[in-house]
Amino acid sequence: MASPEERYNFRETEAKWQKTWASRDSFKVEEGSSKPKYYVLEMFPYPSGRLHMGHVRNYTLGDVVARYKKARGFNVMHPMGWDAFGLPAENAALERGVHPGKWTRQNIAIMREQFGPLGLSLDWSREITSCEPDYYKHEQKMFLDFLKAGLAYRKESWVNWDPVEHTVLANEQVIDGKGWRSGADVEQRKLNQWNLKITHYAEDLLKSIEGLDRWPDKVRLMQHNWIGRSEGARVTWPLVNADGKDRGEMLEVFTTRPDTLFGASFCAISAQHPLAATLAENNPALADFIADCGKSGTSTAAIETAEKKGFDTGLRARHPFDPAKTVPVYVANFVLMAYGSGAIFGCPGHDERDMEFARKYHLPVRCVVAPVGEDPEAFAAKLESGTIAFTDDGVAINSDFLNGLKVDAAKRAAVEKLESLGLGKGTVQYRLRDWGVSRQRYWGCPIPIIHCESCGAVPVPDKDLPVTLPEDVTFDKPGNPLERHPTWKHVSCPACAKPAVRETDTFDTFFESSWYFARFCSPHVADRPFNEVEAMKWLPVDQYIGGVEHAVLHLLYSRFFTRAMSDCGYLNLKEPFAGMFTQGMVCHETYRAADGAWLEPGAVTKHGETATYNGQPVTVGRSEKMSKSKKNTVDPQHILDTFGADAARLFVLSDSPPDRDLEWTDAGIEGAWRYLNRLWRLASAAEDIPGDAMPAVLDPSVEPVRRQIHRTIAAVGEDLEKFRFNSAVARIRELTNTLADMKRDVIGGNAIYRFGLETVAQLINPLTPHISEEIWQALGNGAILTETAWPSFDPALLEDDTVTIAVQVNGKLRGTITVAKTADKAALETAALALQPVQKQLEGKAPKKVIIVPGKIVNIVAG
RNA sequence: GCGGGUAUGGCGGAAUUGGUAGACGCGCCUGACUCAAAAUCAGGUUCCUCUGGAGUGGGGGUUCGAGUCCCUCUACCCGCACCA
Repeated sequence: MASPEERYNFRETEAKWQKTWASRDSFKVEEGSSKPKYYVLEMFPYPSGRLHMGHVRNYTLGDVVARYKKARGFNVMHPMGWDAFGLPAENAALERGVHPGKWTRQNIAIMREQFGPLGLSLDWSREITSCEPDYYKHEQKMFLDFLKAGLAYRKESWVNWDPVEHTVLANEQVIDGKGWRSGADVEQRKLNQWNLKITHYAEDLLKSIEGLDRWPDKVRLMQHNWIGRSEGARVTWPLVNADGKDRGEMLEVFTTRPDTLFGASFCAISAQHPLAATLAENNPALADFIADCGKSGTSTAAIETAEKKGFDTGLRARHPFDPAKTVPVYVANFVLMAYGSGAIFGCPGHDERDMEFARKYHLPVRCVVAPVGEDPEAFAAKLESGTIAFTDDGVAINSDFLNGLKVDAAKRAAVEKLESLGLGKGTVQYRLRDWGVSRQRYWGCPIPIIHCESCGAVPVPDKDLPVTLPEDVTFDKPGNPLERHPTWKHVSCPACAKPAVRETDTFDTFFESSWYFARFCSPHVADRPFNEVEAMKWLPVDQYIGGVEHAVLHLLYSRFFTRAMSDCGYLNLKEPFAGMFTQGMVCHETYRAADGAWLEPGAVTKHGETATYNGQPVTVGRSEKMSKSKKNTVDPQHILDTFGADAARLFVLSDSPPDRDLEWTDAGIEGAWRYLNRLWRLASAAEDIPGDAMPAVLDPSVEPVRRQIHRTIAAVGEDLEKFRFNSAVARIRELTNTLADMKRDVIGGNAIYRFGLETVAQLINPLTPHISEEIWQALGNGAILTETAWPSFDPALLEDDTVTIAVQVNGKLRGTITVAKTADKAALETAALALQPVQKQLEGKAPKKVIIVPGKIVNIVAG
């Protein structure tokens, strides 16, 4: 080993151990092992070609778990792959003329290289790449099975259409009603889209959240709200023409407040409701109104400020409980087609939106619920003349047979009545909608369908799978290149052999990530997506780790897929992820020049609180998530080159708890680097110490060190189990400090020092695997630390024989006493009262009361 | 608007079931070594009117005792967003 003066050579050491692990296949799953399994998975990355700090944090967290569980005797599976379909590849093609496939595969090669130096305990033999036919062919088959099982269907649905890019945009790609790339006004278009019936499992997906006890509460709540279950009723209103004659049609509305039906003063339908379209055919003003609604639609900010607008159709709806009464039917911009039946009844007295609408269009406001304990007439008078709806619980009034019932009872009674009249039915409505998976893109998995004029949408026969993407495509024009490919889409119908065309849409890229965790269990089987026995052996994932940005969509889609795959016979499982952890973002200060331009951290010179750039003052902004657009990124490559993987890993694990945001600082990474060097020096000093046998009796100065070592083993184990990596680092550093300060030239000194350093190496191994291997080896251990069992502790050595107890007077600390752990209450009281400051506080008077909690505290209540 | 979360030194953050607030680290200060610097080592570092007092976003409460429990207010962050 090197002399103490020499700094730790991370370059040599890290490369050496990475090579050693690779040559020994240290991280390959042990086939046929009798050990219990443990599946650790981090969300697989999109191969952007650039490793960023978010990756470093994500994969380091997973690696700590994987290495720790391995040491704890588990047969660990820790695989890696590439979420390789997606829009950036097409953007690269547009901007630089590179083929998306070539670009993606190059990026994968680059990123695989970048992952190497991090020293991750990955089983690369299981690597999967989602853009390759050997992966996506299975999801084509799966989709056809879903179709057979009624879990996939084709439907016309409204989408955000960018007329310049010729493509559908996701809601988040529409900014202020304009396409994020083109800046063109986004249109609402009706397109034929393939959908997956996630709503089929709405109830089960909701109920099962309860059982996901190793998921963050936050994520469970978000999924709960996203599914959005509400109980209510569907109510049918017979429609009446303007001339008063029955139209012979029914309008179905959904409501959660059937108890307020007697307060109805209008009905409203969505601009996209079929009835609206019918009526607009010979009503140009209505047609214009509907067109207007389509424009302002989607952007979130626009919705917030949008004014409620309605168009009176002239039709009227007959009240289900009172055939003599009719209310006007409006087309309204605030009614959503995608929720319920796309139509509502308005009760302004007890719904804020309805109130706003009623006041604008001078519709009557009728109070039908009054709070308990208030005078109904006075309350009604106030409500009916005001602008604030009453939405809380109360008692029904002005409501015929419902009068006197509280809201819940009135709801039940109203539903019962509706059902007996045949004009409604109690139902459960979910906010969750089916998942539209069609994308007008090239770089995605082709949807295996052929459209035939006589046979309709025909599944591609199994023998013709996979439908592979053609490589010879051009990106010189906007739109989907598959659409204009000269030959690819022209095929003959599998059913009738007439000329037909392929579906040119591809799957949403969330499709690939919805089942990859299962593919990892048997990544090389060719005839099926995965081997069921292997999948059932490894799933569910024991610990899944990723960003909170996927708290809803990806995790919900995966839960759906697992159920759908089970129903189609692929496996027998509901929940794919038993444990979930969402990590925080990696942040950095932001810098702007006088002209407002963002500046890179490297370009800025800091002077304490202030900073300059080329001598000009710089505005130091708050810390934000590292992003290219704000230029506040730090290149992991540079950090790895300068300080090595262990220092980078240690830093991202120190200080901040992993679920919180991490502030990247130069000082922080330097601190981690300093610690590793210090540890290295301490270990170098131990190298010359003979491996003394542990004496039976230790010097009194050394005995507490032994106990601290045992305590640290216990504490770090618990910290790692509970994702308190920052706390584990603190415990290990504490022990390191003790070892650096301890006396070694006493009985047992050398033995304990060695024991301490070996323990530190073992405990820190999951966090900084390279330096710990090196220290372990230097201390004369033959075996590879990565393949060595976690240290155990002696419970008898966790506590000292004496304990220091706080002594308070009136709840304020006045001193401490150190006593034997076995000391009784009387002894504690005597010792406490003997303290000088305590006597001073008491001023000679006897204490009024003394509270004694042995092992914890003595509190003296003075008179 | 609805739902959820957070608030502790100059900074990141620790604190079992209510029981010595500020572990560990960063930064800073002093000293040693050095021609000097870096690195390293030793010591210090919540604040103040300092034999004492105050202190965990503000105010109130429960308790012998509150960062921790209850009420209330404020600020910030996240999710959803006309879901009837």
